[in-house]
Amino acid sequence: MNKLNKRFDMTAVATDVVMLVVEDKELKLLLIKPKHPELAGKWALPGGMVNPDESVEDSVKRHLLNKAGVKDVYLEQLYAFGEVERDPFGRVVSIAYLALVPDSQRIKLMTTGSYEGISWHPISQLPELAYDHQKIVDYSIERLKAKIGYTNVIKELLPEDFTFNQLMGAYELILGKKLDKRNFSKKIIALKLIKPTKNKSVGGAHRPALLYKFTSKDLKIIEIL
Amino acid sequence: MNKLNKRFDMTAVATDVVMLVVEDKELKLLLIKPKHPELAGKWALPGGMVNPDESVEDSVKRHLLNKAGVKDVYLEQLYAFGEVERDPFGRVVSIAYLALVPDSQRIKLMTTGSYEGISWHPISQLPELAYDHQKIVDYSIERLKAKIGYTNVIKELLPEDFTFNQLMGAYELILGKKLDKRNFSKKIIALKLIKPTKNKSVGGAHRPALLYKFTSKDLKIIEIL
DNA sequence: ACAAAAGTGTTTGGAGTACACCCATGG
DNA sequence: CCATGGGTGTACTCCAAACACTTTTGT
Repeated sequence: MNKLNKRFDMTAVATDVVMLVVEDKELKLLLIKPKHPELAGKWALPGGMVNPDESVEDSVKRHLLNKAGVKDVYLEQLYAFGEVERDPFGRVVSIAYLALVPDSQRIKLMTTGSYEGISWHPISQLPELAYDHQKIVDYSIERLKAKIGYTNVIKELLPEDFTFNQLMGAYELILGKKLDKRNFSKKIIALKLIKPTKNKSVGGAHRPALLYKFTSKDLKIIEIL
Repeated sequence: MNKLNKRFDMTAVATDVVMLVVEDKELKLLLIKPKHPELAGKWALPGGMVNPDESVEDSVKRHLLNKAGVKDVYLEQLYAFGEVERDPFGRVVSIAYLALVPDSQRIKLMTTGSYEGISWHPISQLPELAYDHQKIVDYSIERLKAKIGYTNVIKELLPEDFTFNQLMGAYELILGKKLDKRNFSKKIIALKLIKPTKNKSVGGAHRPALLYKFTSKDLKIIEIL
């Protein structure tokens, strides 16, 4: 137990954020590298203490802005992790959030005083994580897997305009399995989830694809898969 | 802001529990009546502060034991409510839990020093609730509705042995709609969720029904509805 | 005998799944 | 002209939903 507990004799509240992006046909996670010697070699989720004068969600936003220069991303609370010994530096209950950013939106990675670095890591090959952060990441992937099956959240991981294959690719990455192109297209069209734009993709080495938009900007609950 | 904030200059962690039971063909919620004059006329969810030396879940169990004499009930974390002004007495983040108890299990309702009373209230006619507790209750019902559709949690609300109609009745209460007897039975039997015992119900004014047991004591994830 | 809940099958429509070929473009 | 990803339809199977009568018991 550290000075935090000694000083206050109560439980502190922090947040941890699992921030995901789809890039280069990989699902990637934002991690920071703490300077603290006890965590040498390990990476951690971005996050930090909740101030008394800010809501928990505002606290997440503040830390994301400070560490990654990000505003207006999709945020969803995952779970509160409340084991006594989960943080060796003190009694901290951590409220985990999931953040999704579209591939197009560039994040400004900022290395502040307390961190050696901050960078994106493919989910399939994560380094060793500090605290119970691996557990939090696993949990978040499970949640996301489930949620793309009954909502249109996936839109938060795609740019404004996208091709049909980008959409299906994002589903396949998250679910970790291949989908049938024709059946998937049938369902997405039947649900009127997306609508074609008048443009086509450019730069692809081959046949240009139609670009689509989502029909709704709001999160919708609809059975998809 | 109260002394809690002034003294610690940080955020406190508490829990609130939505404890449900099925009784008299009603879904009922356990509420306490606080003595504090500022909450006059309002009821509240049972719960309390998390001590630094106990996990959040252990804290829920402790408060349930103290206030309702309950042990070994189904507990599931719902959501952490973290708005700054949610509690007029101080900066408190509350982690809400759902608790399910089988109708047979008798709860010893204990009125301790800080409460005027504790009792069960049908969900369909709740009194005015303190804080953001109505929001928490609404959220918990939504969660339960979803969860009985893809798990066997419903067992936590039923006695060891139960009739087919008790089971279907519990589903109907939570979903708030009638189900088809034959289709429901077909599905439940196909899933091997329950097995018949050698006994029949007694005391009913009419034809006795077969009693069933759940085939598994563990929470199972299976598409049910 | 009658009132009340228990128990039990069939039909039909819609959704999910499996499956293969031609097209447009850049190099 | 060739390589690469883009785009499209049909047939079959299975599950969901609609639907009504007979049985057993207590009074």
